[in-house]
Amino acid sequence: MSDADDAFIRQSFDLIDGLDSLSDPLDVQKTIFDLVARCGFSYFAITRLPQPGERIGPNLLLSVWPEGWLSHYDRVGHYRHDPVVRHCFRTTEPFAWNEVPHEPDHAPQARRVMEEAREHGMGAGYCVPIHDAHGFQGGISLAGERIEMTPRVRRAIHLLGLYAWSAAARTTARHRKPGGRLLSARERDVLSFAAQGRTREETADLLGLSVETVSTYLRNARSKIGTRNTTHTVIEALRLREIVL
Amino acid sequence: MSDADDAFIRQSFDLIDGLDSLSDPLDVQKTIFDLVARCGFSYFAITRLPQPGERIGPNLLLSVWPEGWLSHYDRVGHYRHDPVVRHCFRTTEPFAWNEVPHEPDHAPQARRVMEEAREHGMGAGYCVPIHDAHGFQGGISLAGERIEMTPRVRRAIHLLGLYAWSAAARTTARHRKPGGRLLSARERDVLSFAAQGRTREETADLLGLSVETVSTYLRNARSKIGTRNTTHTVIEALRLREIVL
DNA sequence: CCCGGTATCCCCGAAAACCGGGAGGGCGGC
DNA sequence: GCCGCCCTCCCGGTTTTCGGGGATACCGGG
Repeated sequence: MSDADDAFIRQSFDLIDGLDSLSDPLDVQKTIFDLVARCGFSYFAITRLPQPGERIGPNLLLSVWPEGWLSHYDRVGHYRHDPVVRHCFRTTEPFAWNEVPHEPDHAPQARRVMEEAREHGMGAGYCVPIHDAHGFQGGISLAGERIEMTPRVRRAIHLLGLYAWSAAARTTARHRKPGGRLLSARERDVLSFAAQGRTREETADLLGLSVETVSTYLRNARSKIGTRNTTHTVIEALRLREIVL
Repeated sequence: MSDADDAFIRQSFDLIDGLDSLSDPLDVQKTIFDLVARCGFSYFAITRLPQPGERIGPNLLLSVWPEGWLSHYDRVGHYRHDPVVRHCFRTTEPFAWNEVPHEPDHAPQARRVMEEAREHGMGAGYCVPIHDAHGFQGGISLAGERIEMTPRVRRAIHLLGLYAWSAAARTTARHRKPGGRLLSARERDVLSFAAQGRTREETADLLGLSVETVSTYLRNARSKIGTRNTTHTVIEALRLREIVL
């Protein structure tokens, strides 16, 4: 309830109001970093959730991050064990790194991730998970040697993070695939029916095609996505947003 | 940037700070309603997303909502066409009802929903969609005859909505199903492998079972969920949160 | 003008999944 | 102690899917 808190909250709201007008991702980055730096953070990053097997690097939307940490993180494969990432799957509320509950299963690797982060100057951090209609999508990470925030400031950063994500996604949108759908319309059609448990024959009837055509679409979809059977293809197509529901 | 805005923002943050200490859902309801009433809203509701075929009624966590509207809404089946609900699937940012883009497909029914809402005293509204690691979960709706909010107030309500959701979910948690899983552990195991494209034989090897056993689990899962084949079962099990990823 | 992608159809043999039975043992509740 | 559920295995027959070959046609870009 201090004046400092109020000032920070006001600045956060002003920043959010201003984000809409920015079109250069670097402007977004600078604007946000300038503000969070004021509460003790030395680093920050806005990142998408990488696909399994993918690295974090190409999924960073914006970042001011310790030299070398990222490549090390990817090389060692920390991502799979990072307790902060794992916690993002479980919570929508922002959290400080040291508040993440321990998972006995991953304890040794998890501890290693956090220790190595500390060695890179990130002894403490704060993370705002981002979720949308399709689930966990990414997050905003803030880190530094030591951090202290009042609950009110944490809330302001929560809100800031949500809008920062939108702004980062919007301003870096040009990097995304152009119209780039992997599957054709028909392939998506048959997969949608498959997801409803339809056989090829039913799908053929419903779409007015021959069973062979439906089979061809399923086969092509399999080979495009690189999946093993229809079930696998449907799941992956869903993850890739090629089909919905 | 007005004083009124600042006051509202401060009150919102105070309210959020106070939510943690409430344990009675009615306290949460009253606390929030008192605040939103001050910016012209006569009604508000916090609701889970109903499963397909389910009604909204039992999914309301908290609500101050026009008499009769809810039962009418359920009876007529407005839910399927409600453009506000549909928009929640597409956006994470809060929005005013009149900002929802038109969907040509649903135009007649969608218009009807909005007109009937207006007749029930809800000529305008504001909605905060709630998404978690599993996607769109529900939302906070605010409504009244007419509303006007500055961007800053909208942001404050955004944040308020997120924490109100947590508080509502927490305080009404006792209503939820006790441990109620539909599938057995083994059934979930085999479905998880199926989702990765494994054949029954591979799954059997991986789990150290016979193919017949795996088949039995798949069969039982099918009959429990009421699905038509493995693909369908996996998709439904995913929707029912029986399996993840 | 050719190439790549899409949309549509065809065939066939092999592999996998599905169906509807059984069956035995364990474990927890009423 | 019985009933219900879970875990595990088995069988025989039917349906569906998979894999790998085809084919024809359209359409748009380099």
